[in-house]
Amino acid sequence: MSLDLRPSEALGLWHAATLEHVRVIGPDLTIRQVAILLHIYLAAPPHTVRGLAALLGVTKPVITRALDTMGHMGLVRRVRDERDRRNVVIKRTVEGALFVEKLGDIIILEGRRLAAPEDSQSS
Amino acid sequence: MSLDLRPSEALGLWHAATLEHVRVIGPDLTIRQVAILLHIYLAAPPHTVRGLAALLGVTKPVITRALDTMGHMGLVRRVRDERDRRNVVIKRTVEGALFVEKLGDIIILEGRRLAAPEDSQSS
DNA sequence: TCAATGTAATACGGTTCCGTAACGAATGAG
DNA sequence: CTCATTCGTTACGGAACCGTATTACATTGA
Repeated sequence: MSLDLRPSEALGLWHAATLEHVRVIGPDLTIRQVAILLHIYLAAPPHTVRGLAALLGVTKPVITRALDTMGHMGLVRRVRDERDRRNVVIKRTVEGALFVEKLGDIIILEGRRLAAPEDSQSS
Repeated sequence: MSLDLRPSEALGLWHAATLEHVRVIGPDLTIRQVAILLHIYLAAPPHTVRGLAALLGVTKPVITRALDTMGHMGLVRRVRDERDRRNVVIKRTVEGALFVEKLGDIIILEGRRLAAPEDSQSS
């Protein structure tokens, strides 16, 4: 499962899907938040603040703030680790899973639509 | 030129490339700014504030601010339209073209790397 | 000439994010 | 028990973004 994209395909896909993302989802998520959200939903748990900060190369408050925002949107959930109560484990939610699925649909749809670059107004 | 992605491919690519984007480029660009930038560099000119606002479904001040920020980074350039001096035409820059190219490289590289999800630390 | 329209920019109050620094809570070694 | 370490959060000042409303300028047409 390896994708061999040509430059026009890679950028064309990014172009179309990002536009659609802005139109459908709006400005609520930053690039960092998207990266964090996808990692939580696609990589194997457990996920901690410290681990996510190291993964993205950012400071811990960045993760804390992103979890605040996305938690408020219902996309993720914080649970205190009972084995080591200093840790917080980030859990998935049904709403977050639906969100990620929707994002995947946008990417797939825009990938299929790549042949017609001028038809980006429908739906 | 149409891409038929499976859900795991679409989200896996988004996951890897977004993570790498955050790591390499940092927090300077919002999703809206990325969408605007890619449209300027991939869609046929001319590009105007009004046109971009309609394309993304946002108000014109959003575009004005994004052009301020990206212009300050050297990624785009504003030129007054001499035929109708109410209009501003957004022009590409060498620095912006290099930036878009770099983003394309990230996407292509992460697409090729999709088979090994645990090896996202090199380069 | 002068009013009406169109375009982009600016002003405003509010919210969020940024990085650095400081902070409490929990753990574990001595 | 004491104290250094680790973890996540909060505080702070500064910057950017948000949407709405307003402004300045150019163009159009009566």
